This record gives sequence, C-alpha cells and structure tokens, in this order.
Amino acid sequence: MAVKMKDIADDLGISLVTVSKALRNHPDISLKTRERVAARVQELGYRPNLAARSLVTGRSMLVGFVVPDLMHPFFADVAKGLSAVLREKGYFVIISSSEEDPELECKEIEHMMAHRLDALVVASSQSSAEALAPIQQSGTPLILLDRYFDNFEAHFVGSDDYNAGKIATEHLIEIGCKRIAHIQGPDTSPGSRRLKGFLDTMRKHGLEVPPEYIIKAGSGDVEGDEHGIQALRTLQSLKRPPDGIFCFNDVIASGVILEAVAQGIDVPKTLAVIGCGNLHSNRLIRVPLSSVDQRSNEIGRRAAKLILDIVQAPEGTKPAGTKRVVLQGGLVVRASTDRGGISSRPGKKIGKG
Amino acid sequence: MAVKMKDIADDLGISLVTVSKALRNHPDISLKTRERVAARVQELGYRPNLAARSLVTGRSMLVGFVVPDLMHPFFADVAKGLSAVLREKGYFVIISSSEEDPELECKEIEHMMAHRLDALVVASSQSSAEALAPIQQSGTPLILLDRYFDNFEAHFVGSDDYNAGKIATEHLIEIGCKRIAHIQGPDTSPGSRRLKGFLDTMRKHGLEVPPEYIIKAGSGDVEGDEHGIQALRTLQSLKRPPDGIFCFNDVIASGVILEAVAQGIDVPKTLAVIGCGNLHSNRLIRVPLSSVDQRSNEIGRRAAKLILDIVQAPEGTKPAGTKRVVLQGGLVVRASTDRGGISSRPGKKIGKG
DNA sequence: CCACTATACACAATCGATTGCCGTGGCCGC
DNA sequence: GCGGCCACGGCAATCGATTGTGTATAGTGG
Repeated sequence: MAVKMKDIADDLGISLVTVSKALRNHPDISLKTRERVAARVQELGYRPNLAARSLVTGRSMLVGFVVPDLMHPFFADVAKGLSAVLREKGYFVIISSSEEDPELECKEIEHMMAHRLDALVVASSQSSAEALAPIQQSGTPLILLDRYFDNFEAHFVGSDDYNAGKIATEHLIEIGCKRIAHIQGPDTSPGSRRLKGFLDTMRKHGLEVPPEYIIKAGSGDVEGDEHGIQALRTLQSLKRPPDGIFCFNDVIASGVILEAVAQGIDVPKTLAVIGCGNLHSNRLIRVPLSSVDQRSNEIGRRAAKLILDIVQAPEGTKPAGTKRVVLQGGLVVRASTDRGGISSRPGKKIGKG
Repeated sequence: MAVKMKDIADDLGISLVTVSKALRNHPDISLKTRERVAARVQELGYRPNLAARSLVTGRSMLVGFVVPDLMHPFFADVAKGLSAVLREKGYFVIISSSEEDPELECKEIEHMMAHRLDALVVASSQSSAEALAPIQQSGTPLILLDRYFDNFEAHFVGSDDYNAGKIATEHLIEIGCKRIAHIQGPDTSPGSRRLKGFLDTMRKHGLEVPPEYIIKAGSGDVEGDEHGIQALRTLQSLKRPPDGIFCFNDVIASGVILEAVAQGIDVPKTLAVIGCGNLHSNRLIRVPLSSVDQRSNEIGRRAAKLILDIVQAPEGTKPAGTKRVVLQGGLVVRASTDRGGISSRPGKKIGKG
C-alpha cells in the first residue's frame, strides 16, 4: 500500500540499501545520489516506517507518560513541557491518564511497555514501587515525576514539596494566622512532604495543630474542588474553626474559597487560604488565590532533558546512578492571603522561582 | 536483552510459532500447551514487541491526536475521553500540542505518520485542508475534531457550534440584553459558526449589531483570558458599551469577567456574560459563568468509537463515505447571566445536553 | 603502466514477531 | 487392519527497514 524504500530504489535503479543510507546522510553515499533520492522521496510521498526501524535499531522513539489525571492543569502542563522538548529530538510521548487508579495504572504501564518505550515517565498512583521495579530492571529508563517512593532508587523530577509546605505555612503565620488547618491531597509523596513542611513550620513557631485541623480529603471520583468544599464544611463545624488553611493544591483551595464565599466568610480577613501549584486560573476565581508556584512546565522540560541525557549517553556510560532534579517554587501572593501587610504585593512572586 | 518468544519456546522445547499462537489463543494450540506457555511468560516476564507485530500485521495500535493546546481544558478532556475508549481495545494515543501554529502542526503530523498510525484525529490550526489531504489519500483514517473545513470531505466529530451561538444569544436576549457584543476566537470553523449563530439570532430578533461589537480577539501567545481582558477594555471604551457579551469560549469569558469586576461593572445587571464550553472552573470564578455545554469528554469518546468502527470494519467495507457526528450542548445558567428571571435556575442545565 | 587506495554502492543477515500451509500421531469406523 | 479425519504443532516466507562486510569503479603515485 504505502510507498517503501524498495519502491524508491527500483524507481531509481539503485539498491534499497543506498536509499536507506542516503536518507540518513551516510557518508557512503554521494551528494548526487542523495539528491536524486530526496527528490523521488518527495514525489512519491515516502514516509519511513518507524516500526521497521525500531525493530532493528531497538529504539522506538516513544516515551510513555503516566499521569493520575490529564485534566489537572499541573499534569497537562507537565505533558506539554515534556512533549515540547522531546519532539525536537524526534520523540513522541504517549500519555495515559490513570484516574488515580493503581490497578488501571499497572495495566496501562504493562501495555505501554509492549511498545518498547525508550523511557517511561510516571507520576504514580501506587502506594509502593512494587509494580515499578520490574520496569526498571527491564532496562527501560524509568523517571518518577512529582511523586517518588522511599526505598526505591530511581530518577526523579519534581518540586521541593517540603519547602513548599514551609513557604506556605510561614506566609500564613506572617500575616497573622494562629489556627492553621491543612487539607491533604492524595496519599503520595508530595502529600506527605507538604504536610511535614507544614507541621515542622508550625512547631518551629510554637503553634499548635490539633488533629481535627488535618483534613484527609476524600479521594473518590469527585472533582478536587468538591473535596475543598467538603473539607471546609467539616472545619467550620468545629468549635474553633481555623483562621488559615493551607491546601494541598489549588484545585482544593478553589473549592474552599467557593464554599467560604457561599458561607459568607470573609477571605482573607476571617480566613486566609493558600494552595500549591500556582495554576493559571488562580487569578480568575472568586477570591484570587495565593499559592506556591510549582513550575509545572519546567518539570516536564527537565524530565525530557534527563531522558535525552540518558538515551544519548555513549554505550558504556550507563550505570551513572540515579539523578534527582528538585525544583524550588516561589510564593505568589494574591487576595486570598492579602491582609495589607508587608509581604503582600498582590500577584507578585516572592523568592526564587 | 529483553525476553522474546524464542526464549520461551527454547525454554519449553517447543517452536516459536507455537508460543505465538498460544499467546493469541489460536485454536491450533491445546489448552495444556497454552497454560505451559502462559506460565513461562509470567516467570520470564515476557512482553510482546509491538514494533515487530506491527510490521507484519500492518497495524500499529497507535492513534495520533493533534490539538491546538493541551492545556485548554476542552482539549484535555477530549483527549481523556478519546484515550479512555481506545485503550480498552488496546490502542494508545500519541498527542501533539501544536500551539495553534500551522507550520508546527504540519511537521508534527508528518512525523506522527511515520509511526504508521491506525488513525489520526486532528483539531487543526490550519486555515485550509491542504496539508491534510495527503494524509487522507495515504489511507490512514482521518478524523477532524471540533474544527472542519469547507470543501473537504472527512469524518468529523464536534459540537453544533451554530446552535451554540444561537442558544447563547437567545438567552442573553431573553434576560433583557439589547446591545450584545461578541468576542471571537481563533479563525476556525467553530469561530465562524458561533458568530453566524449569533448574528442570525440577533437579526431574527430585530437587534442591531454594530461592527465595533464584533471583537477579533488577538491570537498571539498570551493566554486566552488575557484576550478577554483586552476585548472588554475595547468594548468599554465605546460610546455605547454593550449590555451583554457572548464570548467564543469560557476562557475568554473568564477574562471578561475578571476585567469587568476590576472596573466595578455589575455582572450580570449592567453587563451579562456568557461563554461556551461549560468548563468545570466556570463555577469557581469571580462571577460564576453561564455557558453552553460542549460535552468535551463525549466528543473524545465519539471520535474513539468512530475510529473503532472504521478500523474494525471488515476488509471490503471501507468506502462507506464520511461520517459527521455533531453533538448538541445545553445552556447552563450561572450568576453571570442570572437576572432573576424565569430562565434562571443557577447552575441548572437547560435543554438536552 | 601497475599496484594501491578511496569512493560509491550492493549483498546478505538480522530485528521479533505473524500466517498460510504442511506434517505427524492417534483414534475412529468399516 | 487400512484409509482418513482431527487435533496439535512446526516450517518457511514475510513485514520494512539497518548494518557490517564485500566489490567494482575511479583516481593517484612511483
């Protein structure tokens, strides 16, 4: 059906091999021949067959990317950054949205591997790295993104979540919050790191965190902002509701703000809210949302560069250990924490990032 | 390096062919043998090599999806729906975000085709179908999504944009708007269809649309909401600013609302705003945004089903003409057009959808 | 003018599967 | 007891490229 090398070769009265080499600028082939080949390729509309090439080269030019939810702006932006860098080198990214379902994720990864990926990037919904270990042993470069596992050596690209928790918490304290609550995200490394950053910072400032101030957001199939709404209702039903909330991410924080406005709570005066991720939509919502930037696009780009470093490394240079790329985000203050104090330059980024 | 069929075969003392057939449940192979094979496959961690399989079967199990912007929730959601349905049948989707750049889009499509896609889904940024024609002729099923071209026969899945424009406009008229403006999106079929739906409806109701009420949103590299902000500034600088705006999409509308609030304009009393797409974030923004639903996820799923119909069709049944799947969305009223009238049940969907 | 070396191209094996066709053994009926 | 059918499995060709090793032609020096 489709035009293949043999067709070009026959048409030109030369060997298939010559065509192959001509197309890849092999020095064996003279300029004149190369030009003749190129011309015919244009005319006949020849397209290389990557499946055939993969078979012999062992490289598929495909990178897998497993995300918990492609609709989440963070992961969509990571995907964009990842693709943008990789495509310049001829790679494509195949994406799978696991919907935070560990089982589905496993199946998808298994299936992806059949395409002989040149690398696999995973923002995993697993609770352990058990399912990932076989991948790594198979020789396919594995890159954990955003979420990592203890006791599992692997490349990692993500943000400094502990520090993000610290930055957010210190900001809330600085603007005068005393009773600060935290709404947790999914049970993954960013979740526990941000929580730890929060708790350590509170302790350091001598502030108490009663257990009921730590809300485990339900992890069903409702949208993230719904979690925020529910969480705020729970918090407001307490004898002493918090005067500040650090939310795991901006989607949850958006829900909190929505519900706060609905309840007639003054944000930020009565209740200050900060999230994490610095989504573009933060400035559009009911009360523009302060956040810690997460540099999503850059995370994707860094992951791509890491992959390129690995696959382009000379043959013997492989066992160089694993690499960790940890990006620092900066504080972005908007109305949701703007009480008119010193550190409140609305919409202005503070710190590196 | 990796385990292959030959390894399993040698290990079991049977032929490679037997292994191949056993794995695909070929009737030639006895249950006992099949089980022995399955067991070894597990033990040795065998994974089929799809590149090799593609070479002989001619099917890559890969579907390409070209979007203008993966960060736009509409396309991200379409991608999710598309992937979800296709993955059940063993297909993967490779996504390319063209950033509304026709040239980049062409390059990406060309490159994608090298993977011998089983189908290509395109939400094109091209102004004509010129670049797409060769694809179609190559025999790869081509599906236009969301955006189509005149004088170009191809499968299409998308929403009824003319009707969306009509629904939105009629709603604005119904709540009492007299001077209605429209902010255009990119210069593609949905843009012109929604505009036409708007203009026809205005005419039908005897309402005038001065040319300065049709704003061509710039299509640079700024975010969509920025267009909305700029557009509203332009409109407000007119002698007679509009009392209602129908925006091409919700992202632009979000910008309009942001700017309106900043200018102290009362939405919806002084200015009613409606968008298109019914993004999840619509209820979170400054003034919750009315919209015409676009059923993004369903569009993706329908595209997937169409692909499956095509690729699973019996050999001879191919030339069945092109198919058009046009989904109807419904009106969703929120605060941005809620003037307390009859048709204003906040957040409630009206009509089919 | 011959041997020698680049230059330019071709042969054949290979990558890891699939597929149509053929071969073997056992069991049946007549 | 023999032909024949069925169930099970193997042979060999094939898919469309890449790659190391040959081999003819052309150009060069002594």
